[in-house]
Amino acid sequence: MTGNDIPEGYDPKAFEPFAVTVDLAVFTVREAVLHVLLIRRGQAPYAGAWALPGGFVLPDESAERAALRELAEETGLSRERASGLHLEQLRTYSDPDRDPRMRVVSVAFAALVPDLPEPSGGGDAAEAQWVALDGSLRSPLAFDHGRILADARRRIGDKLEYTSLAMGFCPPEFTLGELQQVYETVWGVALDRPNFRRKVLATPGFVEPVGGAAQRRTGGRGKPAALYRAGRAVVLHPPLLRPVVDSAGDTSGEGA
Amino acid sequence: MTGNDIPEGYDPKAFEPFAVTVDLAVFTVREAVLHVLLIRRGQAPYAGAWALPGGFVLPDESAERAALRELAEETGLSRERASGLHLEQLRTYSDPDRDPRMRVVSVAFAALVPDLPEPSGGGDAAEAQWVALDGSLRSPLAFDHGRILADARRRIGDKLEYTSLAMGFCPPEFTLGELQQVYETVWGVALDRPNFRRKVLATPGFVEPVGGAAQRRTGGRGKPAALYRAGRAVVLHPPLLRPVVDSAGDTSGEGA
DNA sequence: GCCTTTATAGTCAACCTGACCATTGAGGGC
DNA sequence: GCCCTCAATGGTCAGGTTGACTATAAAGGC
Repeated sequence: MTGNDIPEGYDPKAFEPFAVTVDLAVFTVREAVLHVLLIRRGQAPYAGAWALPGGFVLPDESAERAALRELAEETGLSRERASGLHLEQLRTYSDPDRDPRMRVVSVAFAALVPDLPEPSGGGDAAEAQWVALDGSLRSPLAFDHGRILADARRRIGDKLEYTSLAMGFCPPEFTLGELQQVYETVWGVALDRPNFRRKVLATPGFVEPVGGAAQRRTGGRGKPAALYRAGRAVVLHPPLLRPVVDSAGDTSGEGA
Repeated sequence: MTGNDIPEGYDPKAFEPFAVTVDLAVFTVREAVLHVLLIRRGQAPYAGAWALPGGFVLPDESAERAALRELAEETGLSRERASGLHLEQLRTYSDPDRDPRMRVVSVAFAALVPDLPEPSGGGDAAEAQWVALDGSLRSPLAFDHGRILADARRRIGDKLEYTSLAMGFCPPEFTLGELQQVYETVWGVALDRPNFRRKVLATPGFVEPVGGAAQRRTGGRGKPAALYRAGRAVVLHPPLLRPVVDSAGDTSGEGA
């Protein structure tokens, strides 16, 4: 804030008090399908509908801290483990009537987790479930969560192009095949394997080969693949652009 | 929000009421220098310091609407004219102690305006001034506005690469030289003119030549330049990447 | 062993980029 | 009017990158 609209130490009557919450779009890639963590609502409004996990921002925490807390709760991970995950603010949703009960402003976050062995939450948040985003989800989400989810998904897809975000879906050590799988899943396109490999290896700081003689073979069927770790680069120069979808005769781009 | 933390229609004791404000980073390019609209604070805290314009979100409006209202007030433009400007949400700042007086959560926006003939506001917000971002601004901004401004500036620079954002700084009809000036000013680098021209004209939907026989000559010294209008494209494919700064031996990227 | 599968190496043409050089068409000075 | 300067515009060219493809290597299944 700043406004010179309100003179001294804020007259409490001069503004409406809002409830501030965080909503999380937590993604993972599982068996080549993008999944998001959703909870089934128990009570009205939108009883029975899927919703994004979230909760109130507490008096002494920032939205980022609240999001991290919720992420740990919802995934069943410890605070330390959760803080290693990729978590970024998406945007804030503030339509006056987005919640029928009262005025709620929500700061939305997007989070990426590797495919965890554990189903999801182990204790409190037993409601949380991974839901596949392959078109099988028919019912609309509660509140404006459908829009938030769509925005989050678009953002993730965009950021794969020019950041090392994709490795947020991967375990600490991974093969280039796994990394490529992430790109193909999120973008919904097939990529040429030799070209993907060349591009990734040619981008400085993107990945670095794991030392030792560690190769992966156990489960895999084909030739064992070399393991890589995330490099130091956060932004990719040059970016790894997704193939042009070229949706028939429309030379323009889409929404901002 | 969504949390199943709070049972029925929200117990008012269960959450802290926050004040919600918007803060605006309004940019323009003036004489090849990036400028931002700032106000001088009259009262404590931070009396005498520069601050971003902004104000409270009113009970019946969204943050976007509040930002548009403030933008119109601060620039002295009508609501209609202001709504033609580029205005986008940046992110939300919510540190518990970002405002010493009380808990204020602020949704920050970035706005772009062409170089207006009018100095800035004509009526109420006579305090607002365009301040050059050429390093001459010494004193730190009030609150966390210095950080907001830095974030906004970085975002603008980044989005110039892959969107048609730059034209938000240009009048409805402009020359390619003017457009290039925007890029050079925001990025702080010199670009090769023929190459810039080739790239812009080769990107579908970026710009379209203005009809008629309108050319610009009056003020200019050299050969008159052709006029262009913004094309339909919002995102650029492929992007117009800025030259690699290559800050000595650091192959990695910088912060997210 | 032979087949299937996946990783990895390499090739080649089309395209794009950055660095330049050349020409055009105004205005200014005299 | 003549020459000079300035900025716009039109080309060229080598090097790098991309996309499409072919070939080889190294596992596991049978």
